Amino acid sequence: MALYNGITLPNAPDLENVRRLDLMVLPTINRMSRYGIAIDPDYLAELGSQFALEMADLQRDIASYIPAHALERFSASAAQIEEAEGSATINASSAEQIRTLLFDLLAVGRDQKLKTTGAGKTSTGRKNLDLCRDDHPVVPLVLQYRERAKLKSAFCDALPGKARLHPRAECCPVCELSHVEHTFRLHTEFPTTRAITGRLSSRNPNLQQIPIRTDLGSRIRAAFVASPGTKLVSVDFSGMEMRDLAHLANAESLLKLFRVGFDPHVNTAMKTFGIDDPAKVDKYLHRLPSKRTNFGIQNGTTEKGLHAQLVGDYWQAGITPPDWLTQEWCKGFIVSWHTVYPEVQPYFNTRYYLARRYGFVWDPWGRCRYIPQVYSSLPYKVHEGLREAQNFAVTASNAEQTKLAMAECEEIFTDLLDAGVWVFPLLSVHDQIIAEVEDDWATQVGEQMVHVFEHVMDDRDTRERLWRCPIRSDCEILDRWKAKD
DNA sequence: CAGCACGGCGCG
DNA sequence: ACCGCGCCGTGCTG
Repeated sequence: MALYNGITLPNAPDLENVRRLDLMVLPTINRMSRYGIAIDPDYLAELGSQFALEMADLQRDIASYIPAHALERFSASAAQIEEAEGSATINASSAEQIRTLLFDLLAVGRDQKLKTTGAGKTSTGRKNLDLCRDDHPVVPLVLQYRERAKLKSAFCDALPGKARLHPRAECCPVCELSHVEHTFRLHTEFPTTRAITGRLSSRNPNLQQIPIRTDLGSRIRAAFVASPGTKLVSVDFSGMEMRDLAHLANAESLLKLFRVGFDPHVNTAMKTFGIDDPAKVDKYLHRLPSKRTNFGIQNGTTEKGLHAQLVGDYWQAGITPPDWLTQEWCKGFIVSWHTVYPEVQPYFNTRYYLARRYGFVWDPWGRCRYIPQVYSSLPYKVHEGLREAQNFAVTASNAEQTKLAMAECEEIFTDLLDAGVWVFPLLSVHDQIIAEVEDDWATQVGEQMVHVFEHVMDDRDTRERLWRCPIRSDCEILDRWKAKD
Protein backbone atom coordinates (compact mmCIF):
# COMPACT_ATOMS: atom_id res chain seq x y z
CA MET A 1 0.00 0.00 0.00
CA ALA A 2 1.67 3.18 -1.14
CA LEU A 3 1.01 6.59 -2.60
CA TYR A 4 3.15 8.40 -5.16
CA ASN A 5 6.84 7.52 -4.97
CA GLY A 6 6.37 5.01 -2.17
CA ILE A 7 4.97 7.40 0.42
CA THR A 8 2.77 5.51 2.88
CA LEU A 9 -0.01 6.12 5.40
CA PRO A 10 1.22 4.34 8.53
CA ASN A 11 -1.24 6.20 10.81
CA ALA A 12 1.51 6.17 13.40
CA PRO A 13 4.58 8.30 14.07
CA ASP A 14 6.93 7.82 11.06
CA LEU A 15 9.55 10.51 10.66
CA GLU A 16 11.32 8.67 7.85
CA ASN A 17 8.14 8.70 5.75
CA VAL A 18 7.56 12.45 6.16
CA ARG A 19 11.25 13.15 5.66
CA ARG A 20 11.07 11.50 2.24
CA LEU A 21 7.91 13.46 1.47
CA ASP A 22 9.53 16.73 2.46
CA LEU A 23 12.57 16.02 0.27
CA MET A 24 10.42 15.17 -2.76
CA VAL A 25 9.33 18.78 -3.30
CA LEU A 26 12.82 20.27 -3.24
CA PRO A 27 13.46 20.15 -7.00
CA THR A 28 10.18 21.93 -7.70
CA ILE A 29 10.54 24.68 -5.12
CA ASN A 30 14.13 25.21 -6.15
CA ARG A 31 12.98 25.77 -9.72
CA MET A 32 10.13 28.05 -8.60
CA SER A 33 12.49 30.13 -6.54
CA ARG A 34 15.14 30.51 -9.23
CA TYR A 35 12.73 31.23 -12.06
CA GLY A 36 10.54 33.70 -10.17
CA ILE A 37 7.18 35.22 -11.00
CA ALA A 38 6.66 38.32 -13.11
CA ILE A 39 5.05 41.46 -11.71
CA ASP A 40 3.96 44.73 -13.28
CA PRO A 41 5.74 47.41 -11.22
CA ASP A 42 4.16 50.37 -13.03
CA TYR A 43 0.70 49.07 -12.24
CA LEU A 44 1.65 48.65 -8.56
CA ALA A 45 3.08 52.17 -8.43
CA GLU A 46 -0.13 53.59 -9.89
CA LEU A 47 -2.21 51.63 -7.39
CA GLY A 48 0.04 52.82 -4.58
CA SER A 49 -0.38 56.49 -5.42
CA GLN A 50 -4.16 56.04 -5.56
CA PHE A 51 -4.05 54.55 -2.07
CA ALA A 52 -1.82 57.42 -0.88
CA LEU A 53 -4.36 60.00 -2.01
CA GLU A 54 -7.23 58.19 -0.33
CA MET A 55 -5.19 57.74 2.86
CA ALA A 56 -4.46 61.46 3.03
CA ASP A 57 -8.17 62.25 2.71
CA LEU A 58 -9.12 59.66 5.29
CA GLN A 59 -6.47 60.83 7.71
CA ARG A 60 -7.72 64.40 7.43
CA ASP A 61 -11.30 63.27 8.00
CA ILE A 62 -10.24 61.24 11.01
CA ALA A 63 -8.33 64.23 12.42
CA SER A 64 -11.43 66.40 12.07
CA TYR A 65 -13.05 64.39 14.85
CA ILE A 66 -10.35 65.27 17.40
CA PRO A 67 -11.95 67.49 20.05
CA ALA A 68 -10.36 70.95 20.00
CA HIS A 69 -9.14 70.69 23.56
CA ALA A 70 -7.13 67.56 22.78
CA LEU A 71 -5.36 68.64 19.60
CA GLU A 72 -1.99 69.01 21.29
CA ARG A 73 -2.04 65.32 22.26
CA PHE A 74 -1.44 64.24 18.68
CA SER A 75 1.36 64.59 16.19
CA ALA A 76 1.50 63.24 12.70
CA SER A 77 4.89 62.68 11.11
CA ALA A 78 6.26 65.45 8.91
CA ALA A 79 5.75 63.37 5.77
CA GLN A 80 2.13 62.71 6.61
CA ILE A 81 1.41 66.36 7.35
CA GLU A 82 2.84 67.18 3.96
CA GLU A 83 0.71 64.55 2.22
CA ALA A 84 -2.38 65.83 3.99
CA GLU A 85 -1.50 69.42 3.08
CA GLY A 86 -0.76 70.57 6.57
CA SER A 87 -4.12 69.81 8.11
CA ALA A 88 -3.42 66.45 9.69
CA THR A 89 -2.63 66.34 13.36
CA ILE A 90 -2.96 62.63 13.92
CA ASN A 91 -0.92 59.73 12.61
CA ALA A 92 -3.63 57.28 11.59
CA SER A 93 -1.02 54.51 11.33
CA SER A 94 -0.34 54.76 15.03
CA ALA A 95 -2.42 52.32 17.04
CA GLU A 96 -1.54 54.31 20.17
CA GLN A 97 -2.99 57.55 18.76
CA ILE A 98 -6.09 55.84 17.35
CA ARG A 99 -6.65 54.22 20.74
CA THR A 100 -6.49 57.61 22.48
CA LEU A 101 -8.92 59.17 20.01
CA LEU A 102 -11.47 56.37 19.95
CA PHE A 103 -11.53 55.08 23.47
CA ASP A 104 -10.36 58.04 25.60
CA LEU A 105 -11.76 61.05 23.76
CA LEU A 106 -14.78 59.73 21.83
CA ALA A 107 -15.88 56.97 24.23
CA VAL A 108 -16.31 54.47 21.40
CA GLY A 109 -17.31 51.00 22.61
CA ARG A 110 -18.10 52.33 26.08
CA ASP A 111 -20.94 49.83 26.61
CA GLN A 112 -19.06 46.75 25.35
CA LYS A 113 -16.44 44.41 26.67
CA LEU A 114 -13.63 44.77 24.14
CA LYS A 115 -10.49 42.72 23.73
CA THR A 116 -7.32 44.11 25.26
CA THR A 117 -3.73 43.95 24.06
CA GLY A 118 -0.88 42.30 25.90
CA ALA A 119 -0.21 45.54 27.77
CA GLY A 120 -3.79 45.59 29.04
CA LYS A 121 -4.99 48.44 26.84
CA THR A 122 -8.08 48.23 24.63
CA SER A 123 -7.09 46.84 21.25
CA THR A 124 -7.81 48.88 18.13
CA GLY A 125 -7.71 45.73 15.99
CA ARG A 126 -10.32 45.14 13.31
CA LYS A 127 -12.39 42.72 15.41
CA ASN A 128 -12.92 45.38 18.09
CA LEU A 129 -13.58 48.19 15.64
CA ASP A 130 -16.19 46.09 13.80
CA LEU A 131 -17.96 45.49 17.11
CA CYS A 132 -18.36 49.23 17.66
CA ARG A 133 -18.55 50.38 14.07
CA ASP A 134 -21.95 52.01 14.71
CA ASP A 135 -20.80 54.00 17.74
CA HIS A 136 -19.12 56.84 15.87
CA PRO A 137 -18.61 57.85 12.21
CA VAL A 138 -14.83 57.88 12.67
CA VAL A 139 -14.66 54.11 13.20
CA PRO A 140 -15.31 53.08 9.57
CA LEU A 141 -12.87 55.76 8.45
CA VAL A 142 -10.12 54.16 10.53
CA LEU A 143 -10.91 50.78 9.01
CA GLN A 144 -10.80 52.17 5.48
CA TYR A 145 -7.48 53.85 6.26
CA ARG A 146 -6.08 50.63 7.69
CA GLU A 147 -7.01 48.59 4.63
CA ARG A 148 -5.28 51.03 2.28
CA ALA A 149 -2.23 51.47 4.51
CA LYS A 150 -1.68 47.72 4.66
CA LEU A 151 -2.08 47.20 0.94
CA LYS A 152 0.18 50.11 0.06
CA SER A 153 3.06 49.42 2.44
CA ALA A 154 3.17 45.64 2.29
CA PHE A 155 2.56 45.24 -1.43
CA CYS A 156 2.58 48.37 -3.63
CA ASP A 157 5.69 49.77 -1.95
CA ALA A 158 7.53 46.63 -0.95
CA LEU A 159 7.22 44.28 -3.92
CA PRO A 160 8.80 46.30 -6.77
CA GLY A 161 11.99 46.79 -4.76
CA LYS A 162 12.36 43.05 -4.37
CA ALA A 163 11.93 42.26 -8.06
CA ARG A 164 14.93 41.52 -10.27
CA LEU A 165 15.10 42.60 -13.87
CA HIS A 166 15.45 39.72 -16.34
CA PRO A 167 16.46 40.06 -19.96
CA ARG A 168 13.91 38.09 -21.94
CA ALA A 169 16.29 35.40 -23.15
CA GLU A 170 16.93 34.50 -19.54
CA CYS A 171 13.33 34.16 -18.52
CA CYS A 172 11.70 31.93 -21.11
CA PRO A 173 12.11 30.83 -24.71
CA VAL A 174 8.56 31.83 -25.54
CA CYS A 175 9.47 35.43 -24.80
CA GLU A 176 11.61 35.41 -27.92
CA LEU A 177 8.37 35.57 -29.88
CA SER A 178 7.21 38.61 -27.97
CA HIS A 179 7.80 42.31 -28.36
CA VAL A 180 8.36 42.61 -24.61
CA GLU A 181 12.02 43.19 -23.80
CA HIS A 182 12.21 42.07 -20.20
CA THR A 183 10.29 41.12 -17.08
CA PHE A 184 10.55 42.05 -13.40
CA ARG A 185 10.51 38.88 -11.34
CA LEU A 186 10.16 38.06 -7.66
CA HIS A 187 12.34 35.22 -6.37
CA THR A 188 10.66 33.97 -3.25
CA GLU A 189 12.27 31.54 -0.82
CA PHE A 190 10.14 28.57 0.23
CA PRO A 191 11.52 27.21 3.51
CA THR A 192 10.39 23.58 3.87
CA THR A 193 11.07 22.88 7.52
CA ARG A 194 9.70 26.09 9.00
CA ALA A 195 6.01 25.39 9.65
CA ILE A 196 5.19 22.84 12.38
CA THR A 197 2.29 21.58 10.26
CA GLY A 198 4.54 20.55 7.38
CA ARG A 199 3.32 23.34 5.17
CA LEU A 200 5.72 25.26 3.02
CA SER A 201 6.44 28.80 4.07
CA SER A 202 7.25 31.75 1.79
CA ARG A 203 9.45 34.77 2.39
CA ASN A 204 11.47 37.60 0.84
CA PRO A 205 8.83 38.33 -0.23
CA ASN A 206 6.00 36.22 1.15
CA LEU A 207 3.85 35.36 -1.87
CA GLN A 208 1.43 33.28 0.18
CA GLN A 209 -0.13 36.47 1.56
CA ILE A 210 -0.94 38.32 -1.68
CA PRO A 211 -4.40 39.90 -1.18
CA ILE A 212 -7.61 38.44 -2.59
CA ARG A 213 -10.34 38.69 0.05
CA THR A 214 -11.44 42.29 -0.57
CA ASP A 215 -12.11 44.19 -3.80
CA LEU A 216 -9.20 46.53 -3.16
CA GLY A 217 -6.97 43.60 -2.33
CA SER A 218 -7.63 41.61 -5.47
CA ARG A 219 -6.39 44.58 -7.49
CA ILE A 220 -2.94 43.90 -6.01
CA ARG A 221 -3.12 40.31 -7.16
CA ALA A 222 -3.68 41.49 -10.71
CA ALA A 223 -0.12 42.89 -10.70
CA PHE A 224 1.15 39.30 -11.02
CA VAL A 225 1.30 38.52 -14.71
CA ALA A 226 2.02 35.59 -16.96
CA SER A 227 5.16 35.93 -19.06
CA PRO A 228 4.46 36.93 -22.67
CA GLY A 229 3.08 33.99 -24.65
CA THR A 230 2.05 32.04 -21.54
CA LYS A 231 -0.92 31.62 -19.20
CA LEU A 232 -1.01 31.20 -15.46
CA VAL A 233 -2.49 27.80 -14.64
CA SER A 234 -3.74 27.69 -11.06
CA VAL A 235 -5.00 24.41 -9.60
CA ASP A 236 -6.30 24.08 -6.05
CA PHE A 237 -8.00 21.53 -3.85
CA SER A 238 -11.70 22.32 -3.40
CA GLY A 239 -12.84 22.53 0.23
CA MET A 240 -10.05 20.20 1.21
CA GLU A 241 -9.91 20.86 4.94
CA MET A 242 -13.53 19.79 5.35
CA ARG A 243 -12.85 16.72 3.22
CA ASP A 244 -9.82 15.84 5.33
CA LEU A 245 -11.87 16.30 8.49
CA ALA A 246 -14.54 14.02 7.02
CA HIS A 247 -11.94 11.30 6.46
CA LEU A 248 -10.09 11.71 9.74
CA ALA A 249 -13.23 11.77 11.87
CA ASN A 250 -14.79 9.07 9.67
CA ALA A 251 -17.79 11.39 9.69
CA GLU A 252 -20.52 9.76 7.64
CA SER A 253 -22.62 12.93 7.95
CA LEU A 254 -19.96 14.83 6.02
CA LEU A 255 -18.83 11.98 3.77
CA LYS A 256 -22.27 11.44 2.30
CA LEU A 257 -22.43 15.13 1.33
CA PHE A 258 -19.12 14.98 -0.48
CA ARG A 259 -20.03 11.72 -2.22
CA VAL A 260 -23.02 13.39 -3.89
CA GLY A 261 -21.28 16.74 -4.35
CA PHE A 262 -23.53 18.70 -2.00
CA ASP A 263 -22.06 21.94 -0.63
CA PRO A 264 -21.45 21.25 3.09
CA HIS A 265 -21.90 24.93 4.02
CA VAL A 266 -25.33 24.98 2.38
CA ASN A 267 -26.17 21.79 4.23
CA THR A 268 -25.09 23.31 7.55
CA ALA A 269 -27.21 26.38 6.83
CA MET A 270 -30.30 24.32 5.91
CA LYS A 271 -30.06 22.09 8.98
CA THR A 272 -29.31 24.82 11.51
CA PHE A 273 -31.64 27.51 10.16
CA GLY A 274 -34.38 24.96 9.36
CA ILE A 275 -34.52 25.72 5.62
CA ASP A 276 -35.93 22.99 3.38
CA ASP A 277 -34.89 24.26 -0.07
CA PRO A 278 -31.23 24.88 -1.04
CA ALA A 279 -32.38 27.75 -3.27
CA LYS A 280 -33.68 29.59 -0.21
CA VAL A 281 -30.25 29.60 1.44
CA ASP A 282 -28.92 33.15 1.28
CA LYS A 283 -25.24 33.40 0.41
CA TYR A 284 -24.48 35.89 3.17
CA LEU A 285 -27.27 35.55 5.71
CA HIS A 286 -27.07 31.75 6.00
CA ARG A 287 -24.12 30.28 4.14
CA LEU A 288 -21.47 32.68 5.44
CA PRO A 289 -22.03 31.98 9.15
CA SER A 290 -22.17 28.27 8.37
CA LYS A 291 -18.88 28.41 6.52
CA ARG A 292 -17.21 30.40 9.30
CA THR A 293 -18.53 27.98 11.88
CA ASN A 294 -17.13 25.05 9.91
CA PHE A 295 -13.65 26.56 9.95
CA GLY A 296 -13.93 28.07 13.40
CA ILE A 297 -14.90 24.80 15.00
CA GLN A 298 -11.97 23.03 13.38
CA ASN A 299 -9.67 25.53 15.12
CA GLY A 300 -11.43 25.40 18.47
CA THR A 301 -13.21 28.76 18.39
CA THR A 302 -15.44 29.98 21.21
CA GLU A 303 -18.84 31.60 20.80
CA LYS A 304 -17.20 34.93 21.55
CA GLY A 305 -14.62 34.51 18.80
CA LEU A 306 -17.21 33.29 16.33
CA HIS A 307 -19.46 36.24 17.13
CA ALA A 308 -16.73 38.80 16.51
CA GLN A 309 -15.80 37.01 13.29
CA LEU A 310 -19.38 37.01 11.98
CA VAL A 311 -19.98 40.67 12.86
CA GLY A 312 -16.88 41.50 10.81
CA ASP A 313 -18.03 39.29 7.95
CA TYR A 314 -21.39 41.03 7.75
CA TRP A 315 -19.86 44.52 7.69
CA GLN A 316 -17.46 43.33 5.02
CA ALA A 317 -20.37 42.04 2.94
CA GLY A 318 -22.06 45.43 3.28
CA ILE A 319 -24.71 44.10 5.66
CA THR A 320 -25.48 45.61 9.06
CA PRO A 321 -25.21 42.69 11.51
CA PRO A 322 -28.76 41.51 12.37
CA ASP A 323 -30.08 41.90 15.92
CA TRP A 324 -30.27 38.16 16.49
CA LEU A 325 -26.52 37.80 15.91
CA THR A 326 -25.43 37.65 19.56
CA GLN A 327 -22.85 35.60 21.43
CA GLU A 328 -25.75 33.59 22.81
CA TRP A 329 -26.95 32.84 19.27
CA CYS A 330 -23.44 31.76 18.27
CA LYS A 331 -23.30 29.42 21.25
CA GLY A 332 -26.49 27.75 20.08
CA PHE A 333 -25.26 27.65 16.51
CA ILE A 334 -22.12 25.76 17.52
CA VAL A 335 -24.28 23.25 19.42
CA SER A 336 -26.49 22.81 16.35
CA TRP A 337 -23.42 22.31 14.19
CA HIS A 338 -22.28 19.42 16.34
CA THR A 339 -25.76 17.93 16.15
CA VAL A 340 -25.61 18.01 12.36
CA TYR A 341 -22.10 16.49 12.31
CA PRO A 342 -22.10 14.28 15.42
CA GLU A 343 -18.90 12.36 14.59
CA VAL A 344 -16.68 15.44 14.83
CA GLN A 345 -16.67 16.04 18.59
CA PRO A 346 -15.74 12.42 19.39
CA TYR A 347 -12.86 12.77 16.92
CA PHE A 348 -11.66 15.93 18.68
CA ASN A 349 -11.94 14.13 22.02
CA THR A 350 -9.67 11.40 20.71
CA ARG A 351 -7.10 14.02 19.69
CA TYR A 352 -7.24 15.50 23.20
CA TYR A 353 -6.70 12.04 24.65
CA LEU A 354 -3.69 11.34 22.43
CA ALA A 355 -2.10 14.70 23.24
CA ARG A 356 -2.48 14.05 26.97
CA ARG A 357 -1.45 10.40 26.81
CA TYR A 358 1.66 10.77 24.64
CA GLY A 359 2.46 14.50 24.76
CA PHE A 360 2.29 14.62 20.97
CA VAL A 361 -0.11 13.95 18.09
CA TRP A 362 0.51 12.81 14.51
CA ASP A 363 -1.11 12.84 11.08
CA PRO A 364 -1.77 9.76 8.86
CA TRP A 365 1.65 10.12 7.21
CA GLY A 366 3.41 10.03 10.58
CA ARG A 367 4.30 13.70 11.04
CA CYS A 368 4.40 14.51 14.76
CA ARG A 369 3.68 17.61 16.74
CA TYR A 370 4.65 17.88 20.38
CA ILE A 371 2.04 19.41 22.68
CA PRO A 372 3.94 20.10 25.91
CA GLN A 373 1.32 22.59 27.13
CA VAL A 374 -1.06 19.78 28.08
CA TYR A 375 1.13 19.15 31.13
CA SER A 376 0.96 22.80 32.23
CA SER A 377 -0.66 23.80 35.51
CA LEU A 378 -2.15 26.83 33.78
CA PRO A 379 -5.58 25.89 32.38
CA TYR A 380 -5.41 28.36 29.50
CA LYS A 381 -2.08 26.85 28.39
CA VAL A 382 -3.63 23.38 28.46
CA HIS A 383 -6.52 24.58 26.30
CA GLU A 384 -4.07 26.20 23.92
CA GLY A 385 -2.36 22.85 23.50
CA LEU A 386 -5.63 21.01 23.00
CA ARG A 387 -6.63 23.41 20.20
CA GLU A 388 -3.28 22.75 18.51
CA ALA A 389 -3.83 19.01 18.83
CA GLN A 390 -7.37 19.34 17.46
CA ASN A 391 -6.30 21.26 14.37
CA PHE A 392 -3.03 19.53 13.57
CA ALA A 393 -3.95 16.43 11.57
CA VAL A 394 -6.32 18.34 9.28
CA THR A 395 -3.84 21.09 8.41
CA ALA A 396 -0.94 18.67 8.19
CA SER A 397 -2.83 16.24 5.94
CA ASN A 398 -3.71 19.10 3.65
CA ALA A 399 -0.02 20.02 3.48
CA GLU A 400 1.12 16.44 2.76
CA GLN A 401 -1.42 16.12 -0.04
CA THR A 402 -0.29 19.35 -1.66
CA LYS A 403 3.33 18.24 -1.49
CA LEU A 404 2.47 14.88 -3.03
CA ALA A 405 0.61 16.68 -5.81
CA MET A 406 3.52 19.04 -6.34
CA ALA A 407 6.03 16.25 -6.67
CA GLU A 408 3.83 14.40 -9.14
CA CYS A 409 3.03 17.52 -11.17
CA GLU A 410 6.77 18.02 -11.53
CA GLU A 411 6.76 15.00 -13.84
CA ILE A 412 4.21 16.71 -16.08
CA PHE A 413 6.31 19.86 -16.12
CA THR A 414 9.64 18.26 -16.88
CA ASP A 415 8.27 15.79 -19.44
CA LEU A 416 6.66 18.58 -21.44
CA LEU A 417 9.71 20.77 -21.11
CA ASP A 418 11.81 17.93 -22.55
CA ALA A 419 9.33 17.75 -25.43
CA GLY A 420 9.87 21.43 -26.14
CA VAL A 421 6.72 22.81 -24.51
CA TRP A 422 7.18 25.70 -22.08
CA VAL A 423 5.77 24.70 -18.69
CA PHE A 424 7.19 26.00 -15.44
CA PRO A 425 6.08 25.94 -11.78
CA LEU A 426 5.86 29.37 -10.14
CA LEU A 427 4.22 29.18 -6.73
CA SER A 428 2.58 26.98 -4.15
CA VAL A 429 0.03 28.58 -1.81
CA HIS A 430 -0.84 25.93 0.78
CA ASP A 431 -3.50 24.02 -1.17
CA GLN A 432 -2.74 25.20 -4.66
CA ILE A 433 0.00 25.14 -7.30
CA ILE A 434 0.47 27.82 -9.93
CA ALA A 435 2.42 27.19 -13.10
CA GLU A 436 3.21 29.19 -16.19
CA VAL A 437 2.26 27.36 -19.39
CA GLU A 438 2.72 28.14 -23.09
CA ASP A 439 -0.63 29.48 -24.38
CA ASP A 440 -1.72 26.54 -26.52
CA TRP A 441 -0.98 23.98 -23.81
CA ALA A 442 -2.53 25.72 -20.81
CA THR A 443 -5.87 23.92 -20.87
CA GLN A 444 -4.34 20.49 -21.31
CA VAL A 445 -1.75 20.99 -18.57
CA GLY A 446 -4.51 22.25 -16.27
CA GLU A 447 -6.50 19.09 -16.90
CA GLN A 448 -3.48 16.91 -16.18
CA MET A 449 -2.81 18.75 -12.94
CA VAL A 450 -6.45 18.41 -11.88
CA HIS A 451 -6.15 14.67 -12.46
CA VAL A 452 -3.05 14.52 -10.28
CA PHE A 453 -4.78 16.47 -7.51
CA GLU A 454 -7.97 14.39 -7.54
CA HIS A 455 -6.10 11.06 -7.50
CA VAL A 456 -3.42 12.09 -5.04
CA MET A 457 -4.78 9.65 -2.44
CA ASP A 458 -5.05 6.65 -4.77
CA ASP A 459 -2.95 3.56 -4.14
CA ARG A 460 -0.29 3.40 -6.89
CA ASP A 461 -0.48 -0.38 -7.23
CA THR A 462 -4.14 -1.27 -6.78
CA ARG A 463 -5.66 2.12 -7.79
CA GLU A 464 -7.75 1.78 -4.67
CA ARG A 465 -8.75 5.04 -2.96
CA LEU A 466 -6.93 5.37 0.36
CA TRP A 467 -9.02 8.36 1.47
CA ARG A 468 -12.62 7.90 2.50
CA CYS A 469 -13.61 11.26 1.06
CA PRO A 470 -13.66 12.02 -2.67
CA ILE A 471 -11.25 14.78 -3.68
CA ARG A 472 -12.12 17.58 -6.09
CA SER A 473 -9.99 20.37 -7.48
CA ASP A 474 -10.54 23.52 -9.50
CA CYS A 475 -8.43 24.97 -12.31
CA GLU A 476 -8.15 28.54 -13.55
CA ILE A 477 -6.40 29.74 -16.71
CA LEU A 478 -5.40 33.39 -16.34
CA ASP A 479 -3.36 36.18 -17.93
CA ARG A 480 -3.11 37.99 -14.61
CA TRP A 481 -3.39 36.31 -11.23
CA LYS A 482 -7.05 36.39 -10.13
CA ALA A 483 -8.32 38.60 -12.91
CA LYS A 484 -10.42 36.34 -15.12
CA ASP A 485 -9.79 36.96 -18.81
C1' DC B 1 21.33 54.78 13.33
C1' DA B 2 20.25 49.78 14.04
C1' DG B 3 17.69 46.51 16.61
C1' DC B 4 13.67 45.11 19.09
C1' DA B 5 8.85 44.32 20.92
C1' DC B 6 4.41 45.26 19.92
C1' DG B 7 0.08 45.87 17.60
C1' DG B 8 -1.97 44.89 13.64
C1' DC B 9 -3.11 42.31 9.36
C1' DG B 10 -2.31 39.92 4.61
C1' DC B 11 -3.08 34.77 3.14
C1' DG B 12 -4.67 29.48 3.57
C1' DA C 1 -9.27 32.23 24.75
C1' DC C 2 -9.25 30.57 16.48
C1' DC C 3 -4.74 27.09 13.86
C1' DG C 4 -0.43 28.12 10.85
C1' DC C 5 2.73 31.51 8.70
C1' DG C 6 5.63 36.53 7.33
C1' DC C 7 5.85 41.59 7.20
C1' DC C 8 4.54 46.30 8.01
C1' DG C 9 4.87 50.92 10.88
C1' DT C 10 5.33 52.75 15.43
C1' DG C 11 7.72 53.82 19.45
C1' DC C 12 11.40 52.83 22.44
C1' DT C 13 16.29 51.75 23.56
C1' DG C 14 21.23 51.26 23.21
